[in-house]
Amino acid sequence: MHPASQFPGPADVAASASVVAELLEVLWGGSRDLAATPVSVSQLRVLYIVEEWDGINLRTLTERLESRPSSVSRLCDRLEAVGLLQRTASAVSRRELELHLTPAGLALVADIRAAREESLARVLAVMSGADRRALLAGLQGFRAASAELAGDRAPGPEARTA
Amino acid sequence: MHPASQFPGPADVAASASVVAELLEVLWGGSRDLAATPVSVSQLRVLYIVEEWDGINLRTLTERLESRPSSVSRLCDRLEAVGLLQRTASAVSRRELELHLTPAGLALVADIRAAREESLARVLAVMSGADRRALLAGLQGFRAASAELAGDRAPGPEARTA
DNA sequence: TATTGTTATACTCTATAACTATA
DNA sequence: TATAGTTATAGAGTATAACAATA
Repeated sequence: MHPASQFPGPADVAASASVVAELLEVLWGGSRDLAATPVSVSQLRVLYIVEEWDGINLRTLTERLESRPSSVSRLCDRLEAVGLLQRTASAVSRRELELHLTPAGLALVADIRAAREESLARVLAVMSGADRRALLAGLQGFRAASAELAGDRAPGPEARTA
Repeated sequence: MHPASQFPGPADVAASASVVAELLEVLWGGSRDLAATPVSVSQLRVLYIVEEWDGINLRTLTERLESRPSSVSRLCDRLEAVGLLQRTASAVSRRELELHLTPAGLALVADIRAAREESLARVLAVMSGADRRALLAGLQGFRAASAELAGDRAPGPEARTA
């Protein structure tokens, strides 16, 4: 902690955030078969991104996942087979495709998000109101900062409303 | 937001926390081959848990991962083969084993943690000092609340110092 | 008999490489 | 020729089931 400052430095907060992130990674990082969710962690990452960037093509999705086209193509195969995702022809280029979540896919992401928010809320309910208020303010600041940095290096298509 | 209250409710904060958690899941959820870390997400979950609960047996580790013994046994095979983990005979029961991180395993977890804290710090550096202070207070409250709930239902072995 | 851990088998996820179709 | 996407193949991760060893 910067002793001469009224405020904690980035590294101080990062250490604390890292511990919480690891908690969530262990808690939510399990595979599909045992978790309440009917999709794997990999499939869920696809759903999150396609939800945010509706109509994204496979190449761009691959970049955001930091994966490879063949892996993502197979992931899309399975998501399409179970009716969560849809491939459609691109309007601009006949060699590209557009990826969209189906209504079932949108509903599943909403369900998973709701279940996770509920598990978070159980912890948050134990906290004091002041701590909750501080956490909310801090998280909102983090989101804004993250968006600012992302916007700097990737103007890209429009971001989602959230 | 509870309009009649000075403080946000658990659900309000959960919604914001969920968005940030999804950001980190997409950012850090990639596989081993392309990420900077030489271990997969699954292997990293093992390392986190064994770091925290040194000497844990395979059965308990399996429960914490919400996985199955056969899967965890294979994971340990590979972690042991690359020298990050060690199986030793249990002192109390000859059908159990104790899992320990090797010095290399401990060093790897520390390296990954440091790299992730650095990537978090890049975002945190963009935030105002007041927002950082709020986030730190909120995260500390969250950790305390999480530990309190976990302690209620799982006394178990001693928790780590962090 | 119940518990701990491993092995056998099958399916998913991942990557590299080779391929088709389009620009 | 370069780019978008798919298919072939191999290794990692996962689960169910069957197994050996111990309590």
